[in-house]
Amino acid sequence: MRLSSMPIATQKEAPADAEIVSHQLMLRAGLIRKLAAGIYSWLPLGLRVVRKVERIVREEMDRAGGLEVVLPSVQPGELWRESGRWDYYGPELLRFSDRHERDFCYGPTHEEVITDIARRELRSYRQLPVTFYQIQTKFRDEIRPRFGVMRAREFVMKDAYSFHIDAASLHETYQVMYAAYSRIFERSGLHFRAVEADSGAIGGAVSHEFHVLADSGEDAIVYSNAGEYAANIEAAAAPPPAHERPPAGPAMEKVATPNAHTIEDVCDFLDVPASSCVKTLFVCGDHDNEVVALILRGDHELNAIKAAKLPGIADPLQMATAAQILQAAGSNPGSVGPVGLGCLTYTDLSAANLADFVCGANEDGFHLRSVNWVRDLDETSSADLRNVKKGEASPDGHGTLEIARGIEVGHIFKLETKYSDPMGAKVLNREGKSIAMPMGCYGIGVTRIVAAAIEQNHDERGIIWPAAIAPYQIMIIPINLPKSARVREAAETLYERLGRQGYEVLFDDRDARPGVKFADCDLLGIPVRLVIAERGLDAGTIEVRDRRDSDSENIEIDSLDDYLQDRLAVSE
RNA sequence: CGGGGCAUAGCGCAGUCUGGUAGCGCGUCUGCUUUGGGAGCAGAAAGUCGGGGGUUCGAAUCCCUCUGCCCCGACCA
Repeated sequence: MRLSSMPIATQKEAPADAEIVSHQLMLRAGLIRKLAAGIYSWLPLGLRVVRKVERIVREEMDRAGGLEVVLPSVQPGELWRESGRWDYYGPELLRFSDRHERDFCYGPTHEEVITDIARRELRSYRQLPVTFYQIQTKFRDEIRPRFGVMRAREFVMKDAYSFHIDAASLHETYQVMYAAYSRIFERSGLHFRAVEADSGAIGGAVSHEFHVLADSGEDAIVYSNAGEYAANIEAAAAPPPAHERPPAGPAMEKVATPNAHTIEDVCDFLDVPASSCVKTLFVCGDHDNEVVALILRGDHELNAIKAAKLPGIADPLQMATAAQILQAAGSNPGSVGPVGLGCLTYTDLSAANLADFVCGANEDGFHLRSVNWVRDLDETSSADLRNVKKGEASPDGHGTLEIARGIEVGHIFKLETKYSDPMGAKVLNREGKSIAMPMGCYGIGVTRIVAAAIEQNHDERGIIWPAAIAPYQIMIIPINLPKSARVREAAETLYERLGRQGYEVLFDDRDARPGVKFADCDLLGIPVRLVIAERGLDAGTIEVRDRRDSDSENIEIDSLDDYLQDRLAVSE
């Protein structure tokens, strides 16, 4: 492709609302343009990257035995009522009605549609297992779309669904998909980590997420510094207390704590560590205006996912209002505590193991110290309610936990019969009995991979594409093209030859100064830069530069083929 | 949804307080010049100042209203 005939609109300055580096670079390099909040157009260079990712995904899905389909993006609401998600999914589901006032939605995911296909098409265990996949546009009406295509409302996703006769078969395919996902991210040139995860709105029991490691990631992932363990912090089980609860000490006393409203204030005021305090959080219960109290140690963070799974607590988790708290505790937030509470209460395992702790007195401006379970208040139901912390023991018994940031680019689930059961997707088994098919579900954020790749591969000059997903592999930059017939001749010949050899080549034949071309080449992140100039022609060499390196080198023109083959080798 | 902020040329911004009919940098176009890291000179095009309403002789500027966008948001007990 000649740059003279491609309007690449590179920019020196990024739009002010682009926050993270991938978003800025995608705009500056002219890969995408925003149409509305969370809705983006893909320009030619950006689309080429998307297509490259799609190709890798498609090859690996095919290799894993998947069958490609395309399911409608507009789906009847009726189907969603059948699965129960018309009500459960919430405002993220973009709903509308047609001219007959029938409910429809734009698909945020496709379990309902594929399960409908399966119940119509699959009759016998002999047809199983089978895996369908598609690469298609989804729409999720996110509360806060941000970071460009990283968290967009409209995005391209690969979703796959497998159907089985039993759990063993599902497990087998799950493992195959796990391996396929690992290959996809490896081939895309990404540093990633597979972690145990919560399955969220899609449902099901077992799931793993694939995270691209990057500081800008929205998820916290925890992993053992010595063993294999890795999990999303949402799903990571906190280790139970290592020792028995210590015996109770001095009698409970009420102390005035004027103007101390936060754990930090109270700790400073009473000169105790946060780990000897408990905090009491109120969340909404299952029923109107009911609240549930959650007791955690002062130095621990609530894990909303864990809490929302407990009986009696609204899912998703919602904090109580100040008015509800006042009614339940008899005092304002800042002085509330578990002693004398009448509402349903859960205590985190670590908080339940404390003795002689400090908590709010349910009286404004007062706290209690030397509080002890059993002696001063009844024990409550206890559960794991908190996030794990860096340095805690890994659940697999090897090493301690580290915390890193990750961008979720893939997620695989064992759905079991969550959809096939209510929607009646059944087949006859070997015994002639009709059973609901266990299902698996496997998603990859195709467009998010593009952004994640940039987050992980860039420098101050621009993008550094992994070779496998670069929009073009090679940029040819001639020096003084307008004046030098030799340079023109050599550049044209090389451009023509490399194209014939199957390379994807950009030829910067614009009438621009070299500095402009170098800057654009760096910004666009083309893996190999070839400079054609008089001095190299005299010496019989060509100047090559790997985008990952800061310096170029001159190589014999004869060895160019070997260099390119080596540098641009793509695993298949 | 709550809180905060922004909206002026393709991009980045000034001008708003103190009303007088819109400017800077980058980019774009033309010409000359230049050609190894975003050159220089000369000229040019391009803006319903987010929409609507109001005040005023006069509104980007003041008032009301609507819309869009951005950021933050239970971890406090």
